[in-house]
Amino acid sequence: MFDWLEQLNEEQRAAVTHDDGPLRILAGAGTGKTTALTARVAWLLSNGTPPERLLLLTFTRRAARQMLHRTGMMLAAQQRANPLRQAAGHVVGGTFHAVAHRILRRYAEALGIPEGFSVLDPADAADVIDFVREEGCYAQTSGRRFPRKGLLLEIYSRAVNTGQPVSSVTAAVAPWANELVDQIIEICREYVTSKRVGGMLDFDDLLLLWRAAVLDDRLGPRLAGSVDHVLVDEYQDVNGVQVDILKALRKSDDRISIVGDDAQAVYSFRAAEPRHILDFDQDFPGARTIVLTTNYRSSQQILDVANAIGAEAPEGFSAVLHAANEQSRERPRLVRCADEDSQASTVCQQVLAHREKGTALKEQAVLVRAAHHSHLLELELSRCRVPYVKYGGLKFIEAAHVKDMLCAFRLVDNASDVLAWFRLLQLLEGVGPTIARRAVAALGLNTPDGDPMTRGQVLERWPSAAELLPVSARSHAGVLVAALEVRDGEGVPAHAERVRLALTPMIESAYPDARPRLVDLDALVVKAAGAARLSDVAADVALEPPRSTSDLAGDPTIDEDWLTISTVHSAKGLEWDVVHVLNATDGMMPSDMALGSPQGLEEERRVVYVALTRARKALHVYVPLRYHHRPRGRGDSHGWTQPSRFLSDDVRSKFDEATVEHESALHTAHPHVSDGYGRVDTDLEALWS
DNA sequence: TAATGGGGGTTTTTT
DNA sequence: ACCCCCATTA
Repeated sequence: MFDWLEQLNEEQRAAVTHDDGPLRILAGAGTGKTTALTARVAWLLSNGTPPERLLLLTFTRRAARQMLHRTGMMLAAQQRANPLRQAAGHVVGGTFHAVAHRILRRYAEALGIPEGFSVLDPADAADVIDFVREEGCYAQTSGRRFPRKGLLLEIYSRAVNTGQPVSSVTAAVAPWANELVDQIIEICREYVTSKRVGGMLDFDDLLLLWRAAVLDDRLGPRLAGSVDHVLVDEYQDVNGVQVDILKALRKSDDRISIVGDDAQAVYSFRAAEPRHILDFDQDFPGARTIVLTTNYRSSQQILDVANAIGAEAPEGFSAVLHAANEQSRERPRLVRCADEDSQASTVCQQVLAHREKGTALKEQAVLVRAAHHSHLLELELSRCRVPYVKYGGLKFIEAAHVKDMLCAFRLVDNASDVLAWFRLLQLLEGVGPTIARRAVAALGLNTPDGDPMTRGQVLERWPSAAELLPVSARSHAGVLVAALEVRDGEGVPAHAERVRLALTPMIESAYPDARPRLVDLDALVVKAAGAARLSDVAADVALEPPRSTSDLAGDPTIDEDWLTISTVHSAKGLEWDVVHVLNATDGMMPSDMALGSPQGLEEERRVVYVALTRARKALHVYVPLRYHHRPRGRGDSHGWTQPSRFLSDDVRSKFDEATVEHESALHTAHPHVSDGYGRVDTDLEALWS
């Protein structure tokens, strides 16, 4: 027996050493779900499964990396006693989308997809929809409020992922647009055509085409046959398309292991359905289910809070969590603050206090429902010189110049990419939407059969497109187009550098603050060093957006200590000694955006549950009692908040409660304390002198 | 036709 | 606070 196997409990060991056939591990928060799946990978490897015949699907790349790292450690420990040659690093793994992308690149030809296809991130996809929307003049002719690109994409994507018709999705998501459903459907159709013609795939296409590939009579068996075991993490967050893929992959070989927890399903907005984990034994007949209930993460006091919140769900949560750890002396704290300013300074002080008591910043996290909820705290942390890294905002790829560069990369492999042309041409001085549109039309990307054109065909027409541009713009454009051409014997990094050089003057003239932007272009050239082709760089950045700007520039502060700020969604699967949960008020947590339906409210409850169960030793929940309508506005327009509806009397009884008085006399903590005369006196005092 | 400035509507979570 | 749309100006 291996050491690491000895350290598992009975259920975990049963799960890890389960022999063949479908396996479902239902694992509550902190019950060693990752440990079990990791150990199972190690177990399979040590039993002789070649690493490349394992397919490990995780929710984030971060989780995949963590899992492979831990697997590697287990195998290394075992190798000391009994040398084996496997390396965990070769396990095929990643998110569904990333794996789909890899497969589609490899089998593009067999699937009839252009080999240099572009991957559209959601913002790109929305831009393509907008292009279609503008072209058809829908907004003008309808004469009324018309859904905008973001909403149109949401409707399209939901329909695709749930298999529901656009009409019912529209009725559910945007009932006010019900009468426009015919136009919406038309836009969806044209969107699909545009993508086809331009050789562009959006995130949904990656899954749809992977599904098509595994369902294909010729390709399917080949794909399925190359995998011995499929392992899936966070199964409560899969959607119907993903389940289809798994079923097709395991049609004639039922070795699949999944882990998940329906109490932590928080991705219904992405068409995930917790029903799939409950129906696993129907989708994969003969499945064995193992339930992990012992929590190794949190103190019982913290679990009491989480259990109390779960108990109030209409149907309850299936698992009640029990702590295996010895009790911490600290009860969870519910801290009422005067307002968000006060909350920010209190959190900052608490973080520092814990640090003084010996909990490094890296062992602490601040969790928020929405990325912008941490804004004031970030200011305060900067003021107090507390370093932090924020996860959950998608800043970097949204930066315009980054998209510009990625579009150029895409054009190198896919000259038909309409969106990339449209975007890059508008960087030129004197070129706006109209001219760009005409020039793109002159490239004649629309072929009769609807397939993308080759680079040669497109570039042949470039001169006629260039004629439509203002004379002053032609030289920059010409340089860029020349840089797109592939030279024999030139490596990908050198080509990336050539593209950067061509793009630099365009960026300089298009953006007033060009200098810091050019640094990011360098970072993208560096990223190109390891890529097989330039469009892969664009796809990688889209599929795995750097969570923070520091991500892309490597990690210079690796030895330093920093605090984590994260959305609850991005914090899933992670844990810290000390967790601070911000804005536990009605409207923020639960988000009032979600209150339209009972299911929405229940999902919010699970979000809170996920947040609370991230904490190992100490948990602080903050409730600002009032908030400013306009952030930082001197106008002092504010409203009173309600504490989150999840903080019932029963839940509150598990907390130590505290109220923080604000240090400033301008912000009184309690509604009934009024010091009107005092203020008037102070104000007047100034006049008497 | 492109660039620019003001006003109105919207405002979650992520692959 | 931000994005989008529109009217105005160059």
